[in-house]
Amino acid sequence: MARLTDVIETFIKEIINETGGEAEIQRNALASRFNCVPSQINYVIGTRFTTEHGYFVESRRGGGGHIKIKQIAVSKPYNRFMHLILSIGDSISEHAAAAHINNFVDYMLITPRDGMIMKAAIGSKALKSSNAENTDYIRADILKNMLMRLIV
Amino acid sequence: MARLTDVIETFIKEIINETGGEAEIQRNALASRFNCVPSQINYVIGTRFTTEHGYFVESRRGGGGHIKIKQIAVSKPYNRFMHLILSIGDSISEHAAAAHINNFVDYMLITPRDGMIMKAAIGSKALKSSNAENTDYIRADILKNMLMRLIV
DNA sequence: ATATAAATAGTCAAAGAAGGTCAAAAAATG
DNA sequence: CATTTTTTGACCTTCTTTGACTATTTATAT
Repeated sequence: MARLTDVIETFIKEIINETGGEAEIQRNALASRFNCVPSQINYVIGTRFTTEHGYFVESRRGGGGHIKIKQIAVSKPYNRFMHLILSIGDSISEHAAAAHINNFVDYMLITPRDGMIMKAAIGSKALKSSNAENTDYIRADILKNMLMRLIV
Repeated sequence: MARLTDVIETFIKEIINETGGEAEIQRNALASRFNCVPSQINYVIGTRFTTEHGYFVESRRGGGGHIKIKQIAVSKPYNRFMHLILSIGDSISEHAAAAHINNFVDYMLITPRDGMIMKAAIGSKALKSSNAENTDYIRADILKNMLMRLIV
């Protein structure tokens, strides 16, 4: 018997294909359509539509709320970009992060100005209030989020 | 399902654009136009036309009363950034930070692309590995560092 | 002038409408 | 049978809508 998670995953992917890259869903509506609890939708999104899978997710609560799942552009330059993003890993030092950013600039995937802003965001001064054990993890998240944002 | 709040927000912004910076509305008239209770207008103003969003609101009650929503005049980017940097304090919420960034974009002090990168850097997804008590502090540092970088 | 009515706008809290989190239970997998 | 993945549900947070009550200003009738 097909897993519900897979069914919902497929359903969302169909919407993404039909609309050319983006699905805007309502959690409760989708849950009742598939006869499951709402949090199952979160499970599907959390396991099948992650950054690693090439998706970017946004949401809003309250009346008229929704969840938007965007597929990252799959054109050639972005494949390479995505590859680099994935190579960053869960944790990264300031030095390594800056090297990556410089690299992106060199390959002209981002502008020098983008690079400046990004380096300011991941610098040790910016992260000084974090607990030392977390700093490199936070830095990796920030870096990936900034880069992802540019390709969705 | 479109939120009424967004519809009203857009309506007011159109007036502001048409008149070059100021909308003078009547609360009850607007409410009946959009078929809602008058206090909804206050809600829209209170959530979408705050100082942080770059607006200044005045009103009068009684016969011929009205609400005036003015767009705050812009000063030099350097001054705006510096002012914000100084006024941010040690800690800031994602909501407030994003409002400031959007404001800079609206006033063309930074590009939409810059804004996207910055919002990605201060978003809760980017800071999820931080300890909850620190998040707003880290966010403030990141924002200040990015802005500083642009004026130095 | 003064009191009263009418016309506005403001405040605040409750109800409603989403979505999020986390951990336990159940099912599938190897 | 141990481990991983999926399903479920209780509880939480955020945002919007609504309405009862309050405050202020102007108009009108003594």
